[in-house]
Formats: sequence, C-alpha cells, structure tokens
Amino acid sequence: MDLVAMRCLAYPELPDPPGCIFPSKTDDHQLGSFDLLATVADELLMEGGISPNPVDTFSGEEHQAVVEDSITEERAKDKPFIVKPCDLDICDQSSLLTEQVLEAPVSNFGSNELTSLPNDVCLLPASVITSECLQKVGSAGQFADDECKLGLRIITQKLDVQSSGCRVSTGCRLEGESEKQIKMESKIFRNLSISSRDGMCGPGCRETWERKESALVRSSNSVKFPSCRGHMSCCSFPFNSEGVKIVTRDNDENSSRRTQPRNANKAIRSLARSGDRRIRKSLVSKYWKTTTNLQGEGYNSNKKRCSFPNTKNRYKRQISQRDYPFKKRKLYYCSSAPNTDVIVSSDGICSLPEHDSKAAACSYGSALPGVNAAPTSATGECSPSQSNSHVKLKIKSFRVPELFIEIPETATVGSLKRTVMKAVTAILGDGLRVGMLLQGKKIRDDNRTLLQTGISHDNKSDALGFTLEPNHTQASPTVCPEDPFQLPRDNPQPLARISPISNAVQDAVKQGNLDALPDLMGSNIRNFPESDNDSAPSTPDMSLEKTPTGSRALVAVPEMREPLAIVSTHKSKRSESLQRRMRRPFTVSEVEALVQAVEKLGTGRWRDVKLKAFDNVKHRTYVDLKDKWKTLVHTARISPQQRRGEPVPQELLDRVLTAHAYWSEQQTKYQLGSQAAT
DNA sequence: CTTAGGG
DNA sequence: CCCTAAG
Repeated sequence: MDLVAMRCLAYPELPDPPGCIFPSKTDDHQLGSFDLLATVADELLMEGGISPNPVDTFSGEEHQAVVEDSITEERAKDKPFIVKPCDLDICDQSSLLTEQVLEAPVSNFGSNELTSLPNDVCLLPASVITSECLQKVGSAGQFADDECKLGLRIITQKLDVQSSGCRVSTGCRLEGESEKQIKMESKIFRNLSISSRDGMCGPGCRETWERKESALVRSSNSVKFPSCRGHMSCCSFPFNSEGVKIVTRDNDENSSRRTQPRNANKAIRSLARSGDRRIRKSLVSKYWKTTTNLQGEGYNSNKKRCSFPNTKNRYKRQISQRDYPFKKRKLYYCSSAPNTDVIVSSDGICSLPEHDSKAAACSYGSALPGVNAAPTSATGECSPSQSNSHVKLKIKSFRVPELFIEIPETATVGSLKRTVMKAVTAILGDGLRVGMLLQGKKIRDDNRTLLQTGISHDNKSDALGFTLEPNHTQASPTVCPEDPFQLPRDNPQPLARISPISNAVQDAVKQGNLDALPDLMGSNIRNFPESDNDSAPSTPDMSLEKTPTGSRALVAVPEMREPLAIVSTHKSKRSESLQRRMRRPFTVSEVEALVQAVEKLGTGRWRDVKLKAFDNVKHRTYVDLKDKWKTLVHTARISPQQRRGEPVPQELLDRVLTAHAYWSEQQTKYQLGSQAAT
C-alpha cells in the first residue's frame, strides 16, 4: 500500500486531509514510508527539543539491538507499512480522559525474541509512554525537567528488502515547550499511526516489548481498538476502513495552557468547530421537529433558524465528519502522584508501569484531573519515601452511563450500533473531564494528595470511581446561541463512570464505535428526542402526539449516582428519534379502512381521514395516510408482478383507482369552479 | 398544524 | 418514511 493509498484510506473523502503531514505525491510506498518517517524525524529534530540521536534518546542498548535486527530481510518482507488511523474504542474515550492519543498499535511489537522488532512504525500515545521512557528522555538531557509531558516515539523500519531498515525514535515535549514542538506533536499525532496491516500482536508480545522497551505498551491489546471499519460514511471522525483515527478534543481546562497549533491546525480546528455546529444545528432541527410534534408550540418561531433540509443535513453531517477536529492529546492519565503511572492499555485499562523511576514519576506533571492531586512538587522532586507507596489503578473501561436508546426490535444491529455511536459521540463531542469518586463521593479538591484524599496503595480499587463529565461547565451561548441543547449543558454531569469492571459497557461502546459515527456531534445524549418507537400499534405513542411531554424527549442527564445500563434497548418512553421511524407496512385491513375513508372523505382531507379511520392508531399520521394513499394509487397502476410486500387485494386497489379518479375529478371541478368564480 | 409533493 | 414549502 502506498502512501497515497494510505492517505486515502485514512481520509477517504478528503482530498487533502488536514494535518496530513505527508505529501500525497509520493508514489513509492516504500519510499513514502521512509519519507514519512524521515519527515517526522526531521521535523522533530528541527523543531528542537529532540535528540539528534533518536535511538539514544529513548532507549538504550536494547533498542540498538533491536534496531540492528530490524534490518533483517526477513522482517522486511513481513508486512508493508500502512498508515492507518487509530482505532477508536473505549480506550479512546479513556484517551479523552487521559488525553493521550494515538494508539498505535503496535502490531508485531515484539515477538518474543529480541530480534523481533517493531515491525511497524508506532506512534505511541503519551499515555503509553512509561516513566522509564521519560526517564530516558530526561537522561538524554532533552526533557530533564518535570515539564515533560509527552513522549513521542516512532519506530520503524523500512520494509524494503533491499534497503536497510529505518528507524526513528524521538520524543517531544508537550507542555511547557515551544509552540513549534507542540505543533509538531499535534501534527504527528494527528497524522501518524502506522501499524502493520494485520494488527496487533498477540498477548505474548507485549511482555517482551515491555521488558525490552521500557514498557512502552502495556499490552498489545491495549492498543487494539475496535475500529469503525467500513463505516466511514457514518463516522464522525476521519475513519477509514482500516481503522479509526482517533480524535479528541482538547480539554478546555488544559488546552489553554498549551500553545496554539499552527495555522493549519487552527484552520482545521475551526473547520471542525463549524462542523460541530452544523451537526448541532441539524440536531437541533430534528430536535425541534420532534419537539414540535410533542408540544406543538414554538415550532414556527424556531424551525426557521434551526431547520435544515434533511438531505442537506446528511450532507453536512458527512462534511462535518470529515471536518472533525483533530486534536492534540494531552497526557493525562499519568498521575503525578508519587510513582503512579497509569498507562492506558488495550482494554482501556490503566495500568501502572512496573518500574517507576523517580525521574519519570516526577516528569509526569499533574495529569489526571481527578487523580492528580499528587504534589509532585513543582520541582518535580519525589521524595524517596514516597516512592514506595504506589496507588495502583486499573481502569478496565470507561463507562458511559445513562445512554438511553430506544430502538425497534426490527432495527438492524447496524443501526443499533450506529445509535450507540451517536450517543457516545454526542458525549465525546464536547470533550470530557474526569471526575473522581471515592466511596461514591465526589472528590473535588484536586490539590490534595491521594493520600490526603484517602486513596492509598492498599485501597480497594473498587472504592475508586472515575467519571466522565461534560467538558463545558457553562453553556456558552456565544458558541451556539440557538442551540436548544445548551440548556442541558449547564450542569455538567457525569456521563460515564469508570469502574474497574464494566465490560458490558465497554462492549457496548465498542460496538458503537465499530459501526459508525454518525453525526450527533456536539449534542448530548439527553438530546435524543423521542422517536417513534417500535411499540406495537397498541402501545400509545405518547411522545408523538398528544402527550406534551416533550420534555421527556430530552433525556435528562441521569444522576451521577448510578451509571446504569448503557444501552437500554427497550422502549423507555424517552428515547431518541434521531432515527427514522420504524417501518410499519400497512396491513390489508388498514388499507381497507383507508380506502373506505378516502372514498367517503376524498383525497384532500387527510386529517379527517386520520380522525375517521385511524384516530386511535397513533403511529399513523395523516401524512402517513396520505403517503399510503399515494403508494396505493401507484400500486394499483402497476402490474401485480411489480408489486411488493403484502399483496393488497385487487378489489381494494380497484376501489383506490376509482376513488382516486373520482376525487381527482372533484378537485378539478372545484378548482375550475373557484377559478370561474374569480 | 395541514396539505401537497418531491425524495 | 422523511422533509418541506405553502397555506
């Protein structure tokens, strides 16, 4: 696969993907891979802060050895490089939290022998860079201070048999560094993720890698994220069939501290923003639509500014998806707590590096908002005494609570996944913050140490909970004044809770991710307006017509208390309606009733028809009846062979034609009459 | 909100 | 079925 292809892969619809540092003009993939790396390396080097000797920078001899091996032909033939967007999965969410990013899965990251080299270029998320790495970096003199927040490592080898391997290893500092560097970082993050085509390495690999590579990656699995394969069109992020590019938004709390990205980045960002807005608007539109149905008021006044043609919406969604902002990730989950390094691993787990080095620990500035507390002292000094007590945190997955999803039983699995994705995306859209719960109580003071807070190494991890909260604390009218959703934003509530064990959630989310990322960005879960649900005709569709419970449409943000089930596939009255109503073919008896009513009332009084024949059938609106009549007429006119679905008795169809002809004539007469009158 | 139509 | 423009 050549680079161009890669590009396309990553950004199928973008001629020139934002942030793509690699020129598309490259034809030769081998070269391209090389160039790509070289480019990265050069840029990094150029932008300063990076050791001219990448190899040394990161790891020691082990590395060297690896390098050597990496050049072996055998390896070389192995697999071609492919740039692939990172997969998105629960872990990514964690990344939101942890702000790391890239998860480049390190496929082949290590086989069991020393010789096994990373066959791929791996861009490791800050989160996977362990203390040892940092230490090394620090020792290299590049990031000796505690400001080093991020480490970047790129390792690769040229696969071309004829050429020698190529390997780039580098690091850069995120915070406290020059703008350039940061930009670079962001660029890289946004653009690079190269892994071998076949994915992750087996479980066995990681230990090796860890051992050898300073525990760069906790587990291969960890880097493995379910991707959005094949659902590009639905993704909100630039995904491709190969994987998903993970994009996270800046955590507002921290973004301010960072320097601004380059212009390009800015552009992208703004683009993204607008995209969000667009999406939001579309949502709004839908929302209003629904609301209108429910409440019947405020429709006119709002629909104009909020509504968009559906088709356009779709289009916009796509656009916005493509535009979705690439964000720099911040290093988060590395708690500054004494020697507590949390690494996000494959299953979205945060694990601790086996070896914490004092330096490393210190170098990780405060990170996790909830966990930070660790007074690593500004100096970055860690008292030796402290280094013995480690708080070990293992976050298997992040839970997204209170995701109410109502979906017809007849809906496809795919649609369910998409729906889940919508919800998840909605949450992620605005970014998240981390909240922490200890024994169910929220820990608010970020400045206290873990110890002071009551979190000690012998703590039962279960006592600790993490939550994901909306990033915005305040609704910001300026951003989207007309956004009806801003209301809910006012009070941030935990959207998710990270609990040690929530595989179910993880799965759910993964599924969602797998499928596609629809639009919904920028909206919140609670925005799911009512949707017609699957409820059988017998079940009143309260939300649709009479019941002015529009408020319900807005799924209230749940109590932070209980995360609850993530996906309730059942009809919880308040559900969403961003989805198409379930298809409910008319039965013959319904057709019969319709025909009879129309025969009597004519074809221009659908409301009356509704009242007369379907008054008690909530899911049949007069528009539905009108549409049905339309199709009936059409059906009656085509040959029986062309008809589909449950066959309608010819007798009825005949009546349809008769009635249609009659009423058409009547209408014509009426119109002529009125014309004559005038 | 209803109608009428296009998609 | 959806979405709108008009009324």
